[in-house]
Amino acid sequence: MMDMSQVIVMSSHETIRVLEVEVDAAVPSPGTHVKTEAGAEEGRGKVLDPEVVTQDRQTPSSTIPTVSNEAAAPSVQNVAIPISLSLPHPQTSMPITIQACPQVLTQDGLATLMTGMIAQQSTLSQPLLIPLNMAGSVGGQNGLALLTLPATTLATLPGFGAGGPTGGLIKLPFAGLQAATVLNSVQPQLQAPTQALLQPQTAAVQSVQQTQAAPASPAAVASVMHKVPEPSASVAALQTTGLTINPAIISPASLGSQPQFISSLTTTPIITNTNVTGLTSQIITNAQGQMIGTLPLLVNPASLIGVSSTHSPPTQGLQVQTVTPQLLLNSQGQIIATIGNNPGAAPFTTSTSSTVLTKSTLSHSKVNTQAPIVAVNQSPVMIAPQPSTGKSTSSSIPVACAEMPTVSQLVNKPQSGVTEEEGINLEEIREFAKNFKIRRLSLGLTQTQVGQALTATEGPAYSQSAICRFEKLDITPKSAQKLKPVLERWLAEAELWNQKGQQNLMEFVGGEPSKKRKRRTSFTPQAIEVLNSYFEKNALPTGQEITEISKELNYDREVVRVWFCNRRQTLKNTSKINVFQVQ
Amino acid sequence: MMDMSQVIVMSSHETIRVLEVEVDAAVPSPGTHVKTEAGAEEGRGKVLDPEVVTQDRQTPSSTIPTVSNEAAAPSVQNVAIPISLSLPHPQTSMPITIQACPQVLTQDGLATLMTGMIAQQSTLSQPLLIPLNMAGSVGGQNGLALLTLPATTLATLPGFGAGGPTGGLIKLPFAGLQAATVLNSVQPQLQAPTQALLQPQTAAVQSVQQTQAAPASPAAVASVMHKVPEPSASVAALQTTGLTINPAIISPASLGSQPQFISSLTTTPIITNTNVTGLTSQIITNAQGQMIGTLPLLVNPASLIGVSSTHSPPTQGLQVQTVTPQLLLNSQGQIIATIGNNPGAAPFTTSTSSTVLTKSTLSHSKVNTQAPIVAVNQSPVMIAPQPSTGKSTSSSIPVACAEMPTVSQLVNKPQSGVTEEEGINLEEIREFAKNFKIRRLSLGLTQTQVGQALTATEGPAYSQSAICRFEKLDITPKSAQKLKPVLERWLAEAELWNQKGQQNLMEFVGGEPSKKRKRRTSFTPQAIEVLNSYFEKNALPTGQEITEISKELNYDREVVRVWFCNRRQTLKNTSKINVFQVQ
DNA sequence: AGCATAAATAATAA
DNA sequence: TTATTATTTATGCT
Repeated sequence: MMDMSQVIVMSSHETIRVLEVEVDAAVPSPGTHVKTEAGAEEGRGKVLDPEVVTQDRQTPSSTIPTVSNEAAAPSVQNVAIPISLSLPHPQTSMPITIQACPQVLTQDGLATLMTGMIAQQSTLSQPLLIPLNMAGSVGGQNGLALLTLPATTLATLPGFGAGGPTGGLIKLPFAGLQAATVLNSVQPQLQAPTQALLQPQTAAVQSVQQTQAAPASPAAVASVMHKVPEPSASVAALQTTGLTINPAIISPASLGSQPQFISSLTTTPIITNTNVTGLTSQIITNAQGQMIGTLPLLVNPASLIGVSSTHSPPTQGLQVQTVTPQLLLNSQGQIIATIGNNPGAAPFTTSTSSTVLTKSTLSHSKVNTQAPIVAVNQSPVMIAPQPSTGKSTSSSIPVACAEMPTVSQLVNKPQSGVTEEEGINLEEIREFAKNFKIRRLSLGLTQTQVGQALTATEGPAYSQSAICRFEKLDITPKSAQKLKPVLERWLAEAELWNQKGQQNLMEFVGGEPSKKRKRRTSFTPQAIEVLNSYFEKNALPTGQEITEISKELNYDREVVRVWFCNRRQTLKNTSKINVFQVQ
Repeated sequence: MMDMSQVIVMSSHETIRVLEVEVDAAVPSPGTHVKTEAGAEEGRGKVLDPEVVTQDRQTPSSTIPTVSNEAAAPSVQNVAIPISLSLPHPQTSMPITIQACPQVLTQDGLATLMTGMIAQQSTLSQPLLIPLNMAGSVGGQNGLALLTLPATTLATLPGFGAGGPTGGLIKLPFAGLQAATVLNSVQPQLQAPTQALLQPQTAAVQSVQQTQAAPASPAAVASVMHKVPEPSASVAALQTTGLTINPAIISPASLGSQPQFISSLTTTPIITNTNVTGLTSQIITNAQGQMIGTLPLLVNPASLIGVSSTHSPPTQGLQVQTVTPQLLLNSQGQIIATIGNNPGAAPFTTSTSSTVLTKSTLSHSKVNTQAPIVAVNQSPVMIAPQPSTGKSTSSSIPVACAEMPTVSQLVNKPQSGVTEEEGINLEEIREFAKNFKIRRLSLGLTQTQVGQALTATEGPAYSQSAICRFEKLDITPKSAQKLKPVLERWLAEAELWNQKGQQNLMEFVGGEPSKKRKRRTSFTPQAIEVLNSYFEKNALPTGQEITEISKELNYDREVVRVWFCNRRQTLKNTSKINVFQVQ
């Protein structure tokens, strides 16, 4: 593996120093537990009895046993990351080196940083995904080096037009949370060129905090930063060169009062080389998984291939892709940061969302009182900074609105800035909806589960359909605006539980644990014969009829119902196929 | 758990020194898991009639008692991230080195850094997607600056215990592909936003490459930037400090010769500020989605909260969380990078995979000839590096093996290191399977589509079932080992196409050369074209019209009717799409 | 090695 | 909101 080490450099003057950090993943752990679960899957499933079907619902948890903190959590990992300065060395497994240069930031450039990570993980069974969009990211390629994304890259996707930056999403899974950074750039050879891009402005970059702090700065960004004495989350300000924190993002965190971390930070960039598999940089996120900052990653030497092994001449031909990330999510699917998003729509930054989690959450989780939390208003910030890269708004669709336009219709409106409607930030909603889905999927939750859980905690009106429509934005802005905070809060809580372990999430959601997929029923030939005879007479039996049939055949009623559904489907497909063939 | 150490800081002037950070996650608690299982949700349940409740059937399932294990266990991870400056230390595995630049940090702030993570993973049963845990993240808040992660932060989340880090996963979606970096740091003010970020230090950071390549230059970081004349994507070279490129990763890119970006890069870190929503850093990935390098992110000032606003004294207590990401995916779900993966299993790094894409790909995509491509051999690198963190393996499930154990059974075996079986790296396969699913989903592809496409290009034997079983690892190691490279190559190509646009992806998937496309229930492109033309003329055809259209297209009348219904419904969405594209 | 189709999930029609 | 359909995933069989 790699080694990395070395690193580098700095320049200027001085020192550098550097360090090395080492991280190890090593791992500790004895314990590791891994869950296997092997077979599980099916296994338990059976439990359910037919009869009982109902299930009840969960009681309110009681369960929570334990939990103590982390404890519960399933997977644990230990990570050690020692960092040493000034020394180089080799390390074992994932060493990361970071260098900071003072000047750098300022002057030069900066720093960098890095990180290493370790992830962990867990079980989760389910899937998650984390899509980020990067949509806006880029504007075309522009300029500079850095972050430009080539339009083309994005362009290719249907959604994104060529020029446009669009973005795709990038997902980063992490075990814990962390941040990920995205970027793209390509680099051919690395030599001087880059510098140019980067450097110049030393001053230029400042951290948000600063900005905020000092209003004066045009930067405008005033971010807010104050610590909030809140319970859970702590936040840090970073000033890294490379790192930035998005206030907006933070907010969510505040919601729940989650504990997160945060701190002040400075910035020097560090570069690390993680070697490990490819790790590169990390993102710092708060408990919510929201990104607080990011660390730069280094490239893994080892990995480099073509490159010369050694120090060959500087550049090689690397290719980089452009990225246009949109969201950074943690493994839980929680969004950590938005990367190249559309200007207007910062995913989480909802302005509205409340910060408090629901009761249930609180009860369980431990709140950290100490950590300061910051409430952020994101939206404003997010949006402001970058004008849009051009991305938004130009759509052409004519929305045919009747009387109640849906959010999607409004959002898609052609002209530019249609981001506001009725005082509602449509872009924000759109982003949220997108992120919501991603996060939901990351948690491995179905629309149905979300709907049921919300119905249980928030009262009725949260059917699977409702969730589906929200995700599709097939609802009016007003409805969306109303639903958004509820969904946001609930999801954040679900994510917290999930972090403690899937089991916990399941308890939270439904109460029930894992329900396993029902075992596939095997119908006897006789039964099939009977079912088909009924189907021929009536492909769509009434509930009563289904019940009767199920009794007759002694199969579960649901099984019979599904049989009919599938049978109808099959018939339709069959016919359709024929059609196709014809064509 | 946690504590971490302090770290950092620096202040002003100079040096730094730094830190150690430790994070620990400590914790492991025993698991708690509770699974409940309650009943099933209600779901559809309602259905049941009073009458019939009965049920019957259930077949004996198997109950696999086994289960235990891990299941319960959540895995815990501990992460320690000590950072010391100047010192070497102890650490185990993943060392990270950081350099700081004196001044910079100093002054401001500094830097900080980071963390490392490792991720791991779990059992997953299934699908998973990318979970990362972060478990470890942090320890509490501690000290210093840098990277420490406060435990609390994490703790708050349900998952995380107070002390324990648990981990959630983080996912990062990006649109295109790209890389993401994660990191955290905070920055104080931003001013010149972007620029600042970027510029500075040139020297300081160096890229890995350089490191590798030219050791001599200290500055090293010369970044390169040149644009590439390529068509679509632009590439920039980075030299950022923060940026690094991973050769290995790159290779994939080469495959398809995608247009992406690329360029040489050097290393200086660049910081970009993406303004947009919160973007922070980016990762550079190759076409394959593998991470090539990363760019540092900046923190958004706004977000910072508690932290002092300005540059307060150098260090603050930053807290950093540890991250343990696993994969970086783009929005498409393409994996961009692996972050803290398990040692053994680097998602993508398959050793076997070939770099060349298939023909089809070539034809379509524009190849960038110019861009240098690197062929990398990934696997070796990936895997090798880290021994395992310990993660894996402890499961307890007794695998009941008959004669042909499946990969999942083997992987879940209790004892530790059961990563190898028959010379096959099970962990690697497990990781790949997990990532494959994620990437597939990110591309929006179904198992069926993958199976069909593979059948078309690779010959028979790639049914939906096969894909499903591969993902579930319900196959023998031998079979998995055989299938893996094929899937890997195909997916990489699909991702390349996707980068060019969804349309392209669809063509790739479905259309291709030989393929048969028959298919899935959908309408043929021709039929859709005709339907759309009718739709444009009249979105709400009469029954008569529907009948006529259905005859013309030779589709079932109902199918046509439904198509119109759906098309109307979807108009909104569609429009949305356009909007995006436009953007 | 896979087909056929049961079961599950998302999206729509009522 | 609920009922159904449309799609997708998973699995029994053999």
